[in-house]
Amino acid sequence: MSQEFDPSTIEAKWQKKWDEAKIYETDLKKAKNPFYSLVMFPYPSGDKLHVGHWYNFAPADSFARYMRMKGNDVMEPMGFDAFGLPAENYAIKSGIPPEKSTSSNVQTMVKQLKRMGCMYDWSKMVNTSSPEYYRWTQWLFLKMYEHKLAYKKEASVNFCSKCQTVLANEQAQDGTCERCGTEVAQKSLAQWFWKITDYAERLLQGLDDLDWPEKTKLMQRNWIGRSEGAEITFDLVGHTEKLTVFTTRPDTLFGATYMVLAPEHPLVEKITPKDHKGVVQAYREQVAKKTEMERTDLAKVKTGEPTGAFAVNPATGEQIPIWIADYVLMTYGTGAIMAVPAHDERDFDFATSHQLDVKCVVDPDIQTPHFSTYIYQNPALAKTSGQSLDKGENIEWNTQCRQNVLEGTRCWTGPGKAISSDFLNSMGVEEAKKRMIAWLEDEGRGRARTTFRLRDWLVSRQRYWGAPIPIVYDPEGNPHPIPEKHLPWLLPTDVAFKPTGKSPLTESKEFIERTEKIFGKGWMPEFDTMDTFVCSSFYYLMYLSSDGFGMQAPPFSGSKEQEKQEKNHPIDPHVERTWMPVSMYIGGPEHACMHLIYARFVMMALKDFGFVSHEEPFKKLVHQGLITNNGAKMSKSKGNVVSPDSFIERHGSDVFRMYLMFMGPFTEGGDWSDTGIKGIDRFVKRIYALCTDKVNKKVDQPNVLAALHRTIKKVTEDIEALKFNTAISALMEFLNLAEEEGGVTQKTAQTLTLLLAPIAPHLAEELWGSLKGPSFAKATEGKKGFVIEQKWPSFDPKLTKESTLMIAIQVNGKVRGEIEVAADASKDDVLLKAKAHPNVQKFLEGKKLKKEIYVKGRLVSLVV
RNA sequence: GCCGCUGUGGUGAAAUGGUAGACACGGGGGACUUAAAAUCCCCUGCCCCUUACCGGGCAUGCUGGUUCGAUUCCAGCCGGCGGCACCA
Repeated sequence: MSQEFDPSTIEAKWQKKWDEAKIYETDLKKAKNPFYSLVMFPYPSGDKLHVGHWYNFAPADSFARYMRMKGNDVMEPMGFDAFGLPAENYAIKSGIPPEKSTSSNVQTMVKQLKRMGCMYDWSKMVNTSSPEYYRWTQWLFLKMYEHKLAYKKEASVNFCSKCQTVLANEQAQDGTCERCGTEVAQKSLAQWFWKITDYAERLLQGLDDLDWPEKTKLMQRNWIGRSEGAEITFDLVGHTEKLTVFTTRPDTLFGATYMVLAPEHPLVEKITPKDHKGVVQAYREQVAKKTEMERTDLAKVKTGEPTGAFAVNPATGEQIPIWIADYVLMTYGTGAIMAVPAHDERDFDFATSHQLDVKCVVDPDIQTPHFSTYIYQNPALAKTSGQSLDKGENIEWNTQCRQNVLEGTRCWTGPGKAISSDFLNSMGVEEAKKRMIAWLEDEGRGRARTTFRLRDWLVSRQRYWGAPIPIVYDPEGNPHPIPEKHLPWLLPTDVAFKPTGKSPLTESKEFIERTEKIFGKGWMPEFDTMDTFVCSSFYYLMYLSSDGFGMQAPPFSGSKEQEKQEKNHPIDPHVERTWMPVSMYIGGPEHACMHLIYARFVMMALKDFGFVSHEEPFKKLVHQGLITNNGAKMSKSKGNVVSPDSFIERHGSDVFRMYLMFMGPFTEGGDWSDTGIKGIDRFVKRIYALCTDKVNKKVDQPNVLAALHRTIKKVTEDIEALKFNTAISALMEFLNLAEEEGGVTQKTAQTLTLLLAPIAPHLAEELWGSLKGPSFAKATEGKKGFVIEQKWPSFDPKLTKESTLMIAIQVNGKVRGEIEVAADASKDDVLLKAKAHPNVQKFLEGKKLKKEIYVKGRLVSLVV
């Protein structure tokens, strides 16, 4: 009877049987309790699957298996985010076309993924680089264009000279290229943008109802960066043009003592008088040469130059100088500010280093200690009471204020009342803001306005390996959308992969000939391709589109009209209503402000276009932890990528995935180490032995039965909370007990097998096969034979309780003894017994008992 | 600088107001074996008392607070990780 447990033959055997029985293929149209389990799809890299993938995918699969046993119709798809830079870079190096290397990587990874034994429904696999898929990426672009959410504009973009491509802000975050680390330069190009900013408010509001990690929601909120304030228009001295600024503190308008334009601001040219042109031009050139790094360095002294022009403060009527400085960004607000140095730290720094006026218009609250200190140490301010100070006093004042800053006290924020501000005087900040906005509106000099930090999504890429943008240009250069009947607008193949700084598609003769053939002589295609984040912004819908979408053509069905409809509508409305939003989405936190925001935007847009019924794509989101190696993120360049393959070969998929889950909490990750995998290996062998050789009991002892029910309870609760590590340790504890008892009943072994099914599917299937017995097999012939098709065991709360309990006894907070009592013993009995404990008596002797506490089933606490 | 998370044995960790260190790795000792591997049994936070038993003290980054009782709650500080970073 006793057999060697050999994972590789057992796992291969069941994978084959599962595959043949198609038990993991989901009929989307018949589902009653849909549960859509999704993991962020991988990039088909030449590095193949690494332990990080397993760490993400295996627990996701375990949870999905549990949900299926709980009676849900589970769909767990898998696919590939296949467009992107690495394949193209590899092509540049090796000359092997990206579609070749990608397809071979996909093949390898599919093989590896199948070896994991997850519930993937391979009939629904997608590959974003296949024409069947990118046809819809292009379709999405056309819909965006049709609804005026796609537009083209000349823009200064991040350009990496090494990769020869434009980068999104998110891909050039530290002023260096995300991929190669080269410093990012600025370059002006005509680019396609998607108007995600139109959805800023909805993207922000929608977060409130999502079951996502708070941390991720916070990151998105900050990324969207909503702020309320006002737009104020200033007249210019000697010019008809006006200067509009955005401020969150319109209440401080009386304290605006100068203005600042971003160096790139278009008005600079117009307003700078001749005698300042030289200096201004030199400054602008100097700024243009700076890298993003240098420009955003907070430690540096803020630089700037006066333009020589003046604006009129609409509140005071005073003429105030206009400066240019690179601490003002062209990309936020209006690219210009009114500077209120008394109440803004940055303006204060600038005013200090350029000897500009500081005028206090919010009286700091004297009740606040650090403000009062400041006030009394500055007789100059007390004396002038908010009046603009003359230069000599100003510097002294600034020095003192600077000192306050260094000591961590501030003089420009905090509660206070408006002073020296005419009609605002004595109002609080919030009241004064409202009053000032009302005044500006009455005067026609401004209005309330909300701005966002979120920028429009730059989707153009000057790369080869992406979905071509479905746009053609007439001989005059005007853009036209490519009619849907020409989709997929195929990516040409007659292209060499030498970076030239131009889009690689410009080299394709076929591409240009095709365009002229269809649209006419002199017509040119758009040579840019789309950002890969476009491909991944809707893939969760593509899994739901007609069976086999992506890898195979959609099946022919229904009337010609119907077929036409289906072809032009990627998502079956019924299926979408049933299956969206995704029930559980698992992936890394690094996508918080990229993929996870783009996908939400695209879903919202598709809803507005009428193609889907839901606004949010992912109802529940969980981030798995990061697995590092020697403390560093695994990457090919560091050469510290750990491959799971040798572990799978030696221990099998079950042991490896269980080991990853046992390492620690799923959301925390940790540093990779294989010490300890042995422990799981032993566990698997022991549980196999128990459930094959030691099913020798007729009845369960009460303590075993109680332990079993406690184990069911614990494993159920832990899996629901994604605490796989403690679920496994609960199973180990039960195993230890069962071995001590010398064996188990068939029923107990079956229950144990069911509990094991989500986390060690092959082992559980093998045990289930041997345990269910001949009569069971007959009853279930042809259906419900696999362990995954069984019902998840339930527990009896009455049975989880032991008949006797161990109660700890504390005297003054320290444990002095332990007694055994019946579970239903009364408080008085327990206290009496506790006080009689010899060691406890030692500590009670000669002392007065002040208080006695009994925590039921736990402990007795005596205070003397 | 701001925001968020985090700190427990030799190691991965458990316990989220109730006996700190479950479960596992590693280590030590023993059994089996010609031997090794595998397997099984015992011990394993630190210190003290004791021949042994029975005991006692200290311990969850640091300093305080709340509580009969704090790894858990509160305040301040220190270290690690992540995000944002001139957003007016």
